[in-house]
Amino acid sequence: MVLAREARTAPRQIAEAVVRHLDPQGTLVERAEVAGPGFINFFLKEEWLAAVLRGILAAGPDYGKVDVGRGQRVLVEFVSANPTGPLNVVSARHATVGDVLAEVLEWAGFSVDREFYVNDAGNQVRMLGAAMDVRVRQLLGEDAELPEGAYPGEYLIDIAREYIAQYGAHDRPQGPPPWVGAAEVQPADGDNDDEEPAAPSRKWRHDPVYEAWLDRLARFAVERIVEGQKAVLRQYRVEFDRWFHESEVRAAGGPEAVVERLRQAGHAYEADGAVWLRSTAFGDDKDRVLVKRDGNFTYIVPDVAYHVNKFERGYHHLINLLGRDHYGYHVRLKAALAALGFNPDALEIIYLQMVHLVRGGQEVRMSKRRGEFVTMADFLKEVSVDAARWFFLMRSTDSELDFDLDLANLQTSDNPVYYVQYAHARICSIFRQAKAAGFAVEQALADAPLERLVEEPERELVRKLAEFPDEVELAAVRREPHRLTRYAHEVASGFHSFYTHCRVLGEDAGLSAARLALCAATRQVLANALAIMGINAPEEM
RNA sequence: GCGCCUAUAGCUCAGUGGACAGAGCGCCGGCCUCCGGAGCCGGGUGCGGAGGUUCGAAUCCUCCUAGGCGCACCA
Repeated sequence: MVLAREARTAPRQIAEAVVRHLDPQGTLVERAEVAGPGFINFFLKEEWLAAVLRGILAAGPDYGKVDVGRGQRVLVEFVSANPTGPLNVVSARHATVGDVLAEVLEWAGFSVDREFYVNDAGNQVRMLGAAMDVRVRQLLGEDAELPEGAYPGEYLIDIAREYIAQYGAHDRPQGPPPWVGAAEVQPADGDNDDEEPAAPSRKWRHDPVYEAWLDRLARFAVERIVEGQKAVLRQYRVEFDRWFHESEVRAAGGPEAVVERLRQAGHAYEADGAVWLRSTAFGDDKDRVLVKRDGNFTYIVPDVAYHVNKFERGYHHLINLLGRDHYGYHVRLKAALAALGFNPDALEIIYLQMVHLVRGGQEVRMSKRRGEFVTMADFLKEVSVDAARWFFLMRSTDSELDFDLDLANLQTSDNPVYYVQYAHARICSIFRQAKAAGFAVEQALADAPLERLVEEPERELVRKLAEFPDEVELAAVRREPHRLTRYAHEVASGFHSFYTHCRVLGEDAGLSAARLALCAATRQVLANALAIMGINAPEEM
């Protein structure tokens, strides 16, 4: 049909010509027929079903792996939450999608690393130090108030207490903190609940001694907070190959080098006391500041340096998962990389939509500004890792996600993750029964007369199992890990249907063996799919 | 104002040029002498609107409508 125009021939005629010239000898194709407006239907030989099952059983835990990646090195950067507080539920969605995307890319033949970027430098760390200072002084019985824009979260009180316990507070400067008496600064925008604290810190008094103290406090807090983030992610079964610190990039002079290279290349210029990137030359709708009037780098500079570092480490392709609230950032980042001579197409940004928690049909309100948000740790006290991973994976990345806490905790078939796990457990149970009945399972699987699987539910299930490698490839290539939940559910559904219609263990030993082989293949596919998703495949429930 | 995302069944969502548009939930009705009923089977309504491209459009293009997000010398 695609050729019809070019060949100036009716689609059906082309199809008929193709079919006439097909030689199915020695293939699994029985015959081919022209259908409809010009489709060609291939009818597969009965042997195909048996070949699929034998292939699955032979490949075992490797069934589903494909090699579209051909070993290309890919770096997936995800979560990368600020080291200024514990991870929240939004990070949990990022952790799930990033981890499973990385895993499915591995299955598709890419060589993948997972990385977490820790923004442990710059203004926000200074604000963290300020909040720590206030908490320390409050713990020592002084009157102290958080400066404008500081992190209000109470988690810092515990960390401040730890700091005092470990180091005391003797090296604390005696004078007033640099923000006291500084000019009042209006909050950036009073009505947005979710925005990060404002950053009026350049209005602070110059006080190097106090700044050094704030820096000590901030470093201590960052270390504790990052340890906490690592711990909860480990509990969530996400392991990063590397935690890359912004301070590493800065210590190596990365930001300075980036600005210098951009100047050399003629893509940076000075205006209004700042240094600008001519990003409009690379598709951005305005030029962007690189070095602020106060001499500090904007966020993008160390980040560009970090990405240069990624390329220098030999990755062919970079994938970053960002929150929807960072939308548009990729234009700037790609512009800067292109200005430095890198291929901007080697960087791919995926934006994840919002998460809403729903309990009892009501949305759970979360606000960063008021320090009210559901931490990932608290969240995992309510929801199992298996359920959480499934639910966060269920939706496509560009769709908002309502996480129904009540449904995720249900242990019934209403809950899709249980439905799938139940199918796996049920198959395991059949094998326990078979062994108890004295069935020589290994032998039966090896010699099973697979041609006896002729019932429609049996054949339908085999066809579904055969799709798994394609599903892996599509999930990887299209960056759609959510396909895996749908596919696993379909396999489970196909199995339950087969199970209800076909008795596995019976008096006909040959038929039983063939059906056991189908069960074994199904169990393998479910286990492999769940393994990619990082979800347990229980033998009993 | 500019840019991006979303709009598909009562609800939540799949479906990125092909055959009658799918699943889960909800609703109605069936199925347990037997391998785990945490299961199975049946029942019906839909592509936000208008144009266009194409042999063929939920899918691509244009405009419109509605919702969300972004447009910092914040990170």
